[in-house]
Amino acid sequence: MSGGLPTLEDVARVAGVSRATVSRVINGTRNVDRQLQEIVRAAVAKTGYVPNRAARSLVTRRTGTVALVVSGAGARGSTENGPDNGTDNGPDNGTGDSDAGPDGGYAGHLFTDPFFGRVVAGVVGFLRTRGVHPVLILADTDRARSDAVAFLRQGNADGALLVSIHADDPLPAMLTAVGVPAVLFARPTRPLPISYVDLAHHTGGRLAADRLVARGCQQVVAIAGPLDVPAGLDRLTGFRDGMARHGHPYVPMAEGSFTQETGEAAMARLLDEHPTLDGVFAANDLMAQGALVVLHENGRRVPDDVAVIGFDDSAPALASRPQLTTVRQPVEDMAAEMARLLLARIEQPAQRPTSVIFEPTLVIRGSA
Amino acid sequence: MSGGLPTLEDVARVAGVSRATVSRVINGTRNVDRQLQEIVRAAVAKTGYVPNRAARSLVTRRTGTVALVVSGAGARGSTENGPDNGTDNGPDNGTGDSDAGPDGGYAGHLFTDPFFGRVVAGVVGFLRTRGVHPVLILADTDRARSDAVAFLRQGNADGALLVSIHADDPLPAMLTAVGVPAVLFARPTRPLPISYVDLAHHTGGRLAADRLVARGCQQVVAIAGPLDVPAGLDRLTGFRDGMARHGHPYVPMAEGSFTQETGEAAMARLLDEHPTLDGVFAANDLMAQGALVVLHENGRRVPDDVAVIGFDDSAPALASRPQLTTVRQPVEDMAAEMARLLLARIEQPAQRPTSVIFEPTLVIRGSA
DNA sequence: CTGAAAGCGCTAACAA
DNA sequence: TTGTTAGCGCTTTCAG
Repeated sequence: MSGGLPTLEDVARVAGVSRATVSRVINGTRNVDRQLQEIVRAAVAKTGYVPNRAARSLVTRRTGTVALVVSGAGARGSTENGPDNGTDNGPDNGTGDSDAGPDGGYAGHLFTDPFFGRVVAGVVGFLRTRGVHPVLILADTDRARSDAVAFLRQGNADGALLVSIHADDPLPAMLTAVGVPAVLFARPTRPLPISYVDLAHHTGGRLAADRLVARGCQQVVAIAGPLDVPAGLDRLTGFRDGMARHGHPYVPMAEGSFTQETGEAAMARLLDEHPTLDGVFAANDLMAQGALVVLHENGRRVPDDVAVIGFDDSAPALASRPQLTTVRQPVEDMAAEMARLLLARIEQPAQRPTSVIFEPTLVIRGSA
Repeated sequence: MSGGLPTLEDVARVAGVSRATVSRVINGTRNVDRQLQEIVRAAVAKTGYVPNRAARSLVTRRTGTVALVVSGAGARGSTENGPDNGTDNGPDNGTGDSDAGPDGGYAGHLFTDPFFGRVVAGVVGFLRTRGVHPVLILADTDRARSDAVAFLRQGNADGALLVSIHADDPLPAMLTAVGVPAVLFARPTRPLPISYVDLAHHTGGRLAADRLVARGCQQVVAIAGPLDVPAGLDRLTGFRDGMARHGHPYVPMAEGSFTQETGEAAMARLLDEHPTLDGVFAANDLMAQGALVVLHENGRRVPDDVAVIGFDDSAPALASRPQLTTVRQPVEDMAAEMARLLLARIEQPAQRPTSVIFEPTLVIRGSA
């Protein structure tokens, strides 16, 4: 205890045994005399010993942490408006030095996206019971991406949970190339020998179509997400397939980028082009929320005049009035499963990649 | 390169120098012949060498990561409604095993709080330029808290950024007790020799009062946050002081818990008790959003009939209609400063604790 | 300016 | 069952 923390050696001395025995007690505890175990534990308590993880990692080649990598820039499943846009009246910002990195805007407000919070909740919820901790990495530039790879290769984490933000993320390929265990949230754009979890987006779109038709909507429109990301495209095609199946081959569409703002713009345009519309499917809740606002401003009542269905079932779905009928994506469960897959893979690196596809469900509230 | 990664030894051999020289080049690079530097760098590139962090940490006693600890259970500055409440119609949840730990509900949806996202953004934004990564730790139970302390003591991270969620969090004291460098977001409830960043909440309340009075409001009410947390109390007293200073000694109040739901309830009650009210101050944006909903349902126009001011300037402020006039808390800047203080403290553990108080600003939008 | 050598604290054969 | 002994890969005196 002279300056530094007690070491195995110290504990061994106090307990009157060898380092190896103490080590055995602290870890597996297999094949150690009951009596000695007690003695060792007492010595551990007395000395206040905690194992030094660096030393342990050095020999076990395990860190007990995984990287949670948010990769790619721009929007994804949903991205809220940053809180510091539209600051019409900002005297002065206090004393803080706004050291926010190259993009200036504090990581593009990616982290305030409700989707991100749900992923974190799911990941942390699962990992904590395993004594594993996630280290957060933002890989939104080429530089950041290779830093992330280096980070993993240095053995700072045993594997990576990857949430890709945009269409062609090179990171999954980079990771598999260097043999880092990794699992993706959402299928990779290009086929890759890598595990992932995903949602049956197509089915989700169909659920929305079924609901709108069941309500008797005659003229429905769609506010799509970015069509270059699978989630955006699949939700739309699923919806269109569903409508077609019910005898509505044509569904007018406006593309948004998963933000409330673009949802508003899309709604305004659709309303202008199709004044008699009576049903709207938005590819995520944020855009649905935007649609609600515009509909309200135009004197349309929801759901009486126009029925609205969102996607995700995230916070905005409950914050809206009326609350959103929406296609639920069980993000927390998916994230937990992603973590489970990663831990399994770290345990058995040789095993083949796995994919787990979750089924969406329709959550009926007030808007449809 | 046989199975494992190349080591310093490998690089040294390729470069024809000693390990020590390679080490010098890779680190400080001081006092090494230019020529040799080149040679070594070439060897590094050729071998694809990356330093093993465990080995390095073992001797330097540094990890290059810090813990971002979210401590305490329940609500804080703001907590959105969980996305999976009110699921009226949930067929089945897919294939995932909902392994969410003891609380079942995936960490109490703490992570979907917009406040949390902003803290993360600020922290990551600052740390990334320093090559430091945050590891996320949820310390919402006594067990989790001592695990967190153990984690830090094991040398898994060089220090801790602590965001306390409720009033009497024992973690700050635990951390200082074992000598782990730490910085808090928000002043500790009990005086402690520990650094922190905070907002001048009182001033923020005053700004709101000034605005409401300037608009000519005659009967204002307050929707307070939990009064047992400093932020909740200070915002209210600041507001009341401000009103008193303008000749309004009495301000009716209803207490909420920083959620939209409690904001709605509080607004309903205040409206009932004071039908002629014409101004509302809510201690955060989420509650203000709730107030807006109730006001609207009761046929009051905002801001014509009733002016509403929120607090935080987080995402909901922009999502609301009208958008919220609100007291801005520069969370990202504050979080970045928190990270800066921590790094400084890690560098110089002997230095005295510091506190940095940020000034709030009024952001004027549509609601007041 | 460079190399040799001594550990950092731990785990894991290998003996006993 | 327990102890002894090598290292894991790196930094860092200390000589040269």
